[in-house]
Amino acid sequence: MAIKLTKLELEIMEAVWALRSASVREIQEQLPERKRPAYTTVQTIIYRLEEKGAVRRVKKIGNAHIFEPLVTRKAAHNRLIDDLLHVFGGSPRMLMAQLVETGQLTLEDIRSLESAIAKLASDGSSNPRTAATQTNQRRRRK
Amino acid sequence: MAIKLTKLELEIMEAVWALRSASVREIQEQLPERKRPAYTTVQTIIYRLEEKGAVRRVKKIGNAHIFEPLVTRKAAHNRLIDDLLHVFGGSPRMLMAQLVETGQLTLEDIRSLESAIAKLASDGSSNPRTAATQTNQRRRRK
DNA sequence: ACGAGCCTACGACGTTTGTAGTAGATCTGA
DNA sequence: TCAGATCTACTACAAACGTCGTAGGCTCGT
Repeated sequence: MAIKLTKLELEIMEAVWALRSASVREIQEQLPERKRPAYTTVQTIIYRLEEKGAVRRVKKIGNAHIFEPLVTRKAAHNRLIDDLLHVFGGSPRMLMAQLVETGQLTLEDIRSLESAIAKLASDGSSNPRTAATQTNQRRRRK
Repeated sequence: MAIKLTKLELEIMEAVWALRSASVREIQEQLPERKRPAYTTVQTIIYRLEEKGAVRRVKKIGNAHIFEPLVTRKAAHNRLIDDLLHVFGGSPRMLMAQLVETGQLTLEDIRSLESAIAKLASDGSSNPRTAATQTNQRRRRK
């Protein structure tokens, strides 16, 4: 089912994931100050996240509630990916293709990914054939 | 820039892209009947898309306006991708990694993509090293 | 014990999205 | 020619989102 999170909710979840467990105040302060909403805004979102089942209150310290995530970052991200893939017909191929086309994904990226998988797949056993383990740093497009 | 489209707007745009040029009625009928909103709902969205600059009226047939897209499908999709990538820190690597992890992207996918790129790169006869900025023109879909 | 402060619980409000009804203009086939 | 079919241009409205303010309850240092 994977809860659907809005952009703001996601940003706040990022703070929660980073802190593992935190009060509204801590969460607010964790947010990049450029886009840091008022304390009560964060509070409201946390409440909504609670209703959605994305976080829960675990205890209380002083008079402040401490929240912690109920959904993992990975699960949330996966939901985003699935939504996007759905637009691309369910398969990641078109997505990949476009990433390549716009230069956001290079041949090097693909190769290193491939060898990483190959390595993972052969799981410890010997077979470093597709090895070309390059440590390439990516460049950003204009 | 790249206009931001909501889910419904995107679905309607898909119809417009498919038809190239169409009336509200045609657009509505192009939508998969499972999720086909009322005629006026489609009309409302088209109007909003018009305000956003995603479509425009090109002419009139009978008493019906004929609309056509102003933004390409690719551009719109790209906007979606960029938004997603942003969540993943701007780089497609984490995205890829997760696709692989969930089995949505297989080693085969990657290999075939790789060779496809390799072919494209050499095809252009330029240097076969990095495919970062190819302005490749491709055939329009029908 | 008390007051400055921090927290919570709510309520509020403007926007955006999804969804659609209605009135009246326009077209078209018989 | 004219009545029904079709369109457009509006209007409406609820739910979701983003954003806060406020009232009043708890805490903690002094």
